[in-house]
Amino acid sequence: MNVEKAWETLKEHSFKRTKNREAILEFLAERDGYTAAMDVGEFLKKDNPGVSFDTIYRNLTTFAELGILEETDLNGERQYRMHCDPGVHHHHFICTICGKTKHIPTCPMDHIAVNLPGVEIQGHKFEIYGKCPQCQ
Amino acid sequence: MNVEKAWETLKEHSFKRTKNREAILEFLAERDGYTAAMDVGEFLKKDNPGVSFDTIYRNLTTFAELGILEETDLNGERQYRMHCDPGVHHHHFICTICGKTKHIPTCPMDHIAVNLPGVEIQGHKFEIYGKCPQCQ
DNA sequence: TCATTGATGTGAATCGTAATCATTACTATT
DNA sequence: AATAGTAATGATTACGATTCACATCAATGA
Repeated sequence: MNVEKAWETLKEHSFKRTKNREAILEFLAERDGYTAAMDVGEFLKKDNPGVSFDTIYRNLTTFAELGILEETDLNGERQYRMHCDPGVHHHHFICTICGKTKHIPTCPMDHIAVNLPGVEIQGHKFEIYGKCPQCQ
Repeated sequence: MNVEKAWETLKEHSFKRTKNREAILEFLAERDGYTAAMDVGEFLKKDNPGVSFDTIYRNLTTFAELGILEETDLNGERQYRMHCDPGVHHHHFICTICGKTKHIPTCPMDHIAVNLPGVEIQGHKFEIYGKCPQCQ
């Protein structure tokens, strides 16, 4: 997902084009891993020292709901990244130092015969954690 | 893992046997799913209204480090459960309503050819979320 | 039993996140 | 371009979960 595509999606749902949103998308588009909400905020403050955290959280949540961003909880913080292949289900290796991710194209749900009678499955999470080559 | 085994482990690492620890282990031994740290605290308060949250968190963290408990982050809260099969690697289905778990005996790492050159894998997480039969 | 060492309680601090609401900025229309 | 309508923002406040510092207290083993 690139920035233009994100704007299309936002427009489709009649969200307005604002400086803050532009900055958030621009920032995340250049990163290739997960970034904590707070770190996104830090970046926004450079251009706009008065941004409120609420604005950041609201927009990140909105973007995640629209499928523009992917979201994960990593050691108690919410982390976001551009949705790399919208529509294509996948998972990630995540570097525990810098947050960088690598694509894992396969999904365990396709390979494991899960035997869970009576349960209603809503979702799943498969993440591999470790150190990327640069962080070792 | 049962309570006696937990005490053995604690003793091995020269942790003392205290009322609070007894209560925590007793409580978690009787539950069959993940329980939020705060809920463990609520229980402890029944016998010992003055327990501090710090004590609870400290002990839960210690127990998790020793492999007595399993830990997971579920919507921003830390959840704990008795380590069901210490030494035997496994995963869980987790009910998003009540926290109850079901064993998933297989591990995706054994079934998926993960191609991550140069990375140092430290761990992984595979969890399936949904509603258990009782909570639907 | 006593001394040592570890565990605890207190109370407040911190950290991440969410809610409220008045003000401001988009957008489409005139 | 001015305007109206609506959505987005910033300020403030609040909240829940977790952690800290430190003095006191309790379990252990000599």
